[in-house]
Amino acid sequence: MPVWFNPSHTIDQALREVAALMPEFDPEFDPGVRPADPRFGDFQANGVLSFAKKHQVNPRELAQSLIDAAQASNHFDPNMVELSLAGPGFINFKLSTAFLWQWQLDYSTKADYQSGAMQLKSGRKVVIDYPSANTAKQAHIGHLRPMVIGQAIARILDFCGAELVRDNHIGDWGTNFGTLIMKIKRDEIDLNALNEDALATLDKLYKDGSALEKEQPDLRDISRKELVLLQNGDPDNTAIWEQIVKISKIAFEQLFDQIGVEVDITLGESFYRNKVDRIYEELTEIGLAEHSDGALVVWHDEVKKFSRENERPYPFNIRKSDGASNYASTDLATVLYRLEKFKAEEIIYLTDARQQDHFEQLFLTTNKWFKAKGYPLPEMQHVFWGSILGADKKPLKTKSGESIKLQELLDEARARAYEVVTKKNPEFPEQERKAIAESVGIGAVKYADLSSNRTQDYVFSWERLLSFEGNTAPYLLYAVARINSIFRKAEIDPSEPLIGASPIETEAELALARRLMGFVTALELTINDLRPHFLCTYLYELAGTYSSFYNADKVMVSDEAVKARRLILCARTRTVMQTGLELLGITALERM
RNA sequence: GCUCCCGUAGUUCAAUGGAUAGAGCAGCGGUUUCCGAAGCCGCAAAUGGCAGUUCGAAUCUGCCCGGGAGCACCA
Repeated sequence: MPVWFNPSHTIDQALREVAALMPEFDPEFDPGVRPADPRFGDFQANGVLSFAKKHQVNPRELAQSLIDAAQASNHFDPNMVELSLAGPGFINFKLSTAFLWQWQLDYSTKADYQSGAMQLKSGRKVVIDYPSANTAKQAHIGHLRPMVIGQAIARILDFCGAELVRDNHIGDWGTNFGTLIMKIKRDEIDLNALNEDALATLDKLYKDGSALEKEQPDLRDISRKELVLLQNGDPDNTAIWEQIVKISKIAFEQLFDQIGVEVDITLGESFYRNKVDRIYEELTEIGLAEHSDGALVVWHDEVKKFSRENERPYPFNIRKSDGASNYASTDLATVLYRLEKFKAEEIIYLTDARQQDHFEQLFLTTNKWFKAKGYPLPEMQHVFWGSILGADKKPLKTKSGESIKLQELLDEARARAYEVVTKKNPEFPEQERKAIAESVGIGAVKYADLSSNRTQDYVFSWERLLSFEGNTAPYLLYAVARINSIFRKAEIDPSEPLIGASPIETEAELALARRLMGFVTALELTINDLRPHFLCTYLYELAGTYSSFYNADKVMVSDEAVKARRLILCARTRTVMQTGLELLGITALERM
């Protein structure tokens, strides 16, 4: 009989079943199972404490009776798990060595690990809205986090069984096109004549156009008219717009390839241009939308900050007073499309923290609207993040105060990593050093972005993120490279099964075996909060536990049975590390 | 005026309301005839302040202090 893949879940289920048969408990009882401090055991159940408090009974006595009933049931094999009472009423679960070892034997491949993870999001229809960059603007460092965080979240959701649609909801229909078209016409720019710097040129044209509008406010009216012309299907403006979008897409796809951003569909705001009328109609029909200063808006007076009673009223503006659609109109149309087209049960938006008000208004509006129309309401989540700061704790900029171009950042990462690799391993072929620099450099930038809690700002430091010490990509990659080195020297394929192993027994072996079991818990934490740093922390701890094991217990010993069991632990560590890194979008290396 | 994010060791980051708040760097001290020392082991060092909720608070609530951000016709 195989051992439990996810002991935390199994213990939780078993305790619920046991408690269901006991008069002391009721269906409200939540066992509260979670990984425990290793000093006390592998898992602990805290739920008895709050339950006992609520029902005015002695928590220790209640916990003891649950332990007794659990042990009397057939759920807990005493050879596999030991239950004990501790403190004010904790129940500790200590897995036996037999369990830990059997687990390593039963679950060995990526597919095995995934089969356990699939329960987490099985079949759930999820639309993830990322990276959703704007058109006609060069990508800068601000575009890094949506790409990196979004890509990791998407891969993890996919791994955990979600039916995922990665929707690149590009901003290709906004007010900036009015300015851009005005400037392009004014300067008589031929977009077809632009070369590979096309996007940089567009970027500059927009900036210059905006500056011009500030100097000559009457140009703003021209820009506005150009936008309305575009939105009404004017052929000239449409042709210009198509060129701009094309140039932008080509440039962004180059970045996506480098960063590992995967996209299933690209439906920009323009896609919804014919779908916004229905939004205006439905929201007006149900009495949600009303006119205000010529615009069509939705008020959420029950939320204080959006109330019209405020000194500065803050409605959700869904149609501008000139009749044009905006961010809100297209986002509302997009929600409806995702529901009707993809049957979305969950929608995840990735944008920076400054847009929280917009999404709060969007979610409130959708909630009321779908309720009134009887549409099923998808779960909607806004994943946001803090800024990337420089050493001075201010948003990272170039020395001259410009925002750092994303391409330049990536190139610098490669160059710095190449320098390190060449210094450490000058004998490696040039091509391999380049490949290593690619993985280490880009991986380090991504990992720096993923490894800290996304809602906080983080300080960007080349020195730290490329360091081989601490919670960095190079440290993790190094751990994998060392494992590969062992298999290379032993001339053993790490993916082949190993036979003749004796059961683990040393402290370092047991610690590593325990750590390996934590992968699914790390994925679960990551998915619950959509915070990839939980997975990063786990992989860092796994690499550390492996390094301790590596130092304490030599793998290539003469005792074949001991060697085999240690090689098994190495192979498992390698698989989990590689799988985890892949989910984060980092490529593990054979050597580095 | 109405809000949001954040405040943990000298520093950069962890801690799904749970037991003695964990790491990296920097500092100090060990460790290599042995699989990659880019490693490992150890020492020292922190929850902005005051109340409250709770059996239990870095975590939840309120107020205060400090940093950053937002407040309709940009996205």
